[in-house]
This record gives sequence, C-alpha cells and structure tokens, in this order.
Amino acid sequence: MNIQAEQNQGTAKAGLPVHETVYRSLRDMILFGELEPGQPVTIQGLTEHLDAGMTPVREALRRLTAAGALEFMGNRRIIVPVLNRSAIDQLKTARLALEPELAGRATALIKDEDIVAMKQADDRLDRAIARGDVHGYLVENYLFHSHLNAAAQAPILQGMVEGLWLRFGPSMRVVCGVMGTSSLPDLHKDLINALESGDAAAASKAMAEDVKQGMDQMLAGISDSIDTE
Amino acid sequence: MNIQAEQNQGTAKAGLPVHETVYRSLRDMILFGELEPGQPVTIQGLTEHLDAGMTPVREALRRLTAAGALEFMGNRRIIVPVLNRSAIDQLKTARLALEPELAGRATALIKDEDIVAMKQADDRLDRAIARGDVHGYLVENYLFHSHLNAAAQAPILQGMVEGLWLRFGPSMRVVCGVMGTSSLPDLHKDLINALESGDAAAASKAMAEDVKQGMDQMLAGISDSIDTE
DNA sequence: TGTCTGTGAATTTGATCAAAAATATTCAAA
DNA sequence: TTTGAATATTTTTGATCAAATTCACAGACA
Repeated sequence: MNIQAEQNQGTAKAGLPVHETVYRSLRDMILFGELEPGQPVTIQGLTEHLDAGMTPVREALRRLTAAGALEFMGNRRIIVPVLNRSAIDQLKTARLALEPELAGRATALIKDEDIVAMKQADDRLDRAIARGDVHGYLVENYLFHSHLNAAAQAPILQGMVEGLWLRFGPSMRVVCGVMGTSSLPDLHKDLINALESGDAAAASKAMAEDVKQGMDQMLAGISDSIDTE
Repeated sequence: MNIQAEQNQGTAKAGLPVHETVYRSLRDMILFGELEPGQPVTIQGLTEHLDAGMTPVREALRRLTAAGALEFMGNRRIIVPVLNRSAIDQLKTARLALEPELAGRATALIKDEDIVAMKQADDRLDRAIARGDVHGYLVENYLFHSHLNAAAQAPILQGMVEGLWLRFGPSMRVVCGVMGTSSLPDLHKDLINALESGDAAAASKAMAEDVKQGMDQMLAGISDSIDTE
C-alpha cells in the first residue's frame, strides 16, 4: 500500500475520488457556517488545509463557483459571496417557488421512517438552539429540510434547492448570531403535522411560511450593512 | 514569446483564461444542439477537439456537470443527459416558477433598445423556422429569452434559468426535428406587446404560456421512447 | 460462468510559467 | 529631515501542462 492509499483511508470514505471528497468538505464548510462572507478562498490554502493536490481542489472550487456558492472575482480571486438585499430577495423568491412545491410533492410519497428521522432532527435542532449551538442548529436544520426535499423524488428540483442553500449558508451564521430564542411560531411542527395527515396543501403552506420566516430574518439581520452595489 | 502565449493568442478572445473559453465552447455546443442526448463526453476527446490542455477541459466539465448540463456516471464517465418524463416535468415546473417571474420583473426595467433587439431576434427566428434551420432556431430563441431575462436585473434567478436551458438544450434538437411549422399561437409576439404596453402581468402570462408550449412539445416528442428509470 | 489480463481513459501529482499583490526602494518636494 | 508618490523587486497565488498512477471495462481463457 502506498502513501496515497493510506491517506485516502484516513481522510475520506473509501473509493471516492479525491476531488469528490474535497468538494464535500468544502460544501459542508460553506453550508454550516465555517466560512465567513467576504472571506477569500485560495487554492493553495485549501491544498494545505485539506492535504490534497491542486487539481482536485481546483475542480471542487469550479463546481462551487458554478453553483454560486463561491464568487469568482475578475482578478482570478475567489471569495465567499456577500449577499446584499437584492440577492436575498432573489433567493427568497426562488425558495418560495421551489421548496413549497417539493413539500407538496413529498407529502404523498414520504415514508413513516422519514418522518421519524425528521422529528429526531427537529428535536436535536431545538436542543441546539436551547444551548446556543449555532453550528448544531445549522446542521440539524439542513438535515430536516434536505430529508423532506429528498422524499419528493424530484432530483432536479432538489438539486436546485441545494444550490440555493449553498448560496445563503455563509450568511446564516451571521444571522444566527442575533438569533434570540424568538417567539416565532414553530413551523417545523406544523409541517410534520401536515405530512402525517397527508395534507399536501398544508405542508406546502407550512414550508412557504418557514421559508418566509427564515429569509425575512436574514433580511433584517443584514439590513444595517451598507448596500453598495 | 513562448509557445503558451502563442497558443493563447490564436485560440481565444484576448485575455480570457483557457478554461473559460473551453467552458463557453462546450456550453454553446450543449445549448445549440451540437451534442446528442446519451452521447459520451470524454476529456481526451475534447482536448483534441478544442486543442486545449487537460486541466482546463476538466474544469469546464466540472462546471457543466455541477449545473446538470452533463451527467456524471458512477464509473467516471460523463454523458449528455437523456431526459425522461419526470425530468421534463421537473424542468417545466422550475421554468414556470422562474421565467414568468423574470418576465414580470423585466417589464418595468426593460429599455426600448432591448425590445428592438428582441424583435430582431424574433424575426431571425421566424426566418430560421421557415428555412428549416434548426441550429438557427435554437440560437435565436435563446437570444430572445436570454435578452429578456437579463433585463430583469436579477442575476441569481437569471443564472438558475440558464442552468435549466443547459439541461434541456440537447433534447431540443431532437424535438425540433419533428417541429413542423405548427399553427400554434405566436407567444413571442404577445410577449413583445405586453412589454411595450408595460403590462407586467400580461408579460408574465405570455411567458408562462410560451414555456408550457415548449415543454409540452418536448414531452410529446419524447413520450414514445421507453421510460427506463 | 467466472477469473484474469490488457487496454485505454480518468485521476492525480509535481513542475513550470504568468500574473497579481505585497513589500521595498528611490527620488523629489516641502 | 521628512514625507509621499512613483517605481522596482519580491512573494504569493493562479493557470497550464506533461508524466505517472489508478481505475474500469472488455475480451481471452480456464
């Protein structure tokens, strides 16, 4: 066994190409708030951090920039995007167009075990909030939603939604910093109820409300920064 | 001047990196029907075809696969996706969710010169149909729509829509093969009228109808092939 | 039918070149 | 002498290529 095989064993799931594991690491970093908006992302920095060659890192970065999760400046520098009001508005529009649709489709298809998994994620989410664990909140919230989205069996729409989450992932941490245990209605519970009673319209509605709540919170959290276009 | 600089001069627009020009070439090939659904796309084939190195080709391929324009099989092969009914249905849903929205937003923002450009594209489109020029039809149709989408000044939504077009681009040619000069209502003209009178709701409606018409035609053109999932 | 092996393509690395940013230097003017 | 702007130099980083490695498939053979 050579050095590389050993490395692969240590770092990642067996058999996956390096560029794939690098991609997933980076994606998780973006999704769960380990990168700040505006922060520069360098190829060579990542080759050291992730202990990978340059080519796999380049490919992962291209995938992420293609999805809008990272931004390619003119002078071949890559940064984590900073969202202005217009961007958040567009993301809200897109999420409202797609996620309620997915929730509606999922209602007829979802299995009991999926609902159980979603409940568990939601429990862990509540506990993360109670303990002020932002990272835990982000992870469980994503798990909750992505579980539902997967149940709709519409991979194209699902992929589009995942792209949207990648775009606002880094800005979530900023918003969650101010996330008091606000007394907003718990729409996840409504969603679960709708799924259990098989009411697609209600599930769709609950999802729309959840999206609105999240994105409006984000708009509020960002509105104070100057909006230089 | 060394060899590499010479190559750069000959091949591409000044100053653009090779991976960018490769990406654009490939994107246009996909968008305008030069690749068939199901066709395998090899890295080495492209390095020869486009006279580029391997790394730029790899990066362009990653971007396109990330957007869903190409499909990554488990065994490190890449093919042009073959759309089944479910995929077309999802694309229709997504287009109906986004493109009418963009048309509505564009109505208030669009300039006279943009409308002129759209009219010209539409004229060339009609002539392409009359002469049975499928490639010309695809190009002008894309130009017409992308001009409108750009006018909405919503780059995120615009990018999402472009991703959708990349997905069904290769399947357009197949459909257009059967495209008789059908006696369907000309929705582009309706759209132009709505834009000229500043009626956002009407523009949005016309766009929705145009999308429906296109995607239903696509469903019809594909329904005979067996739907192996 | 199942295993083995050869072939060709994808993956990955390391080296090299080019470009941009950061830093140092020079020189002139106050 | 000090300050500051313009310029030169160093350093960091990105882009590209060519070689070595790994992997998957297909055909040969038991």
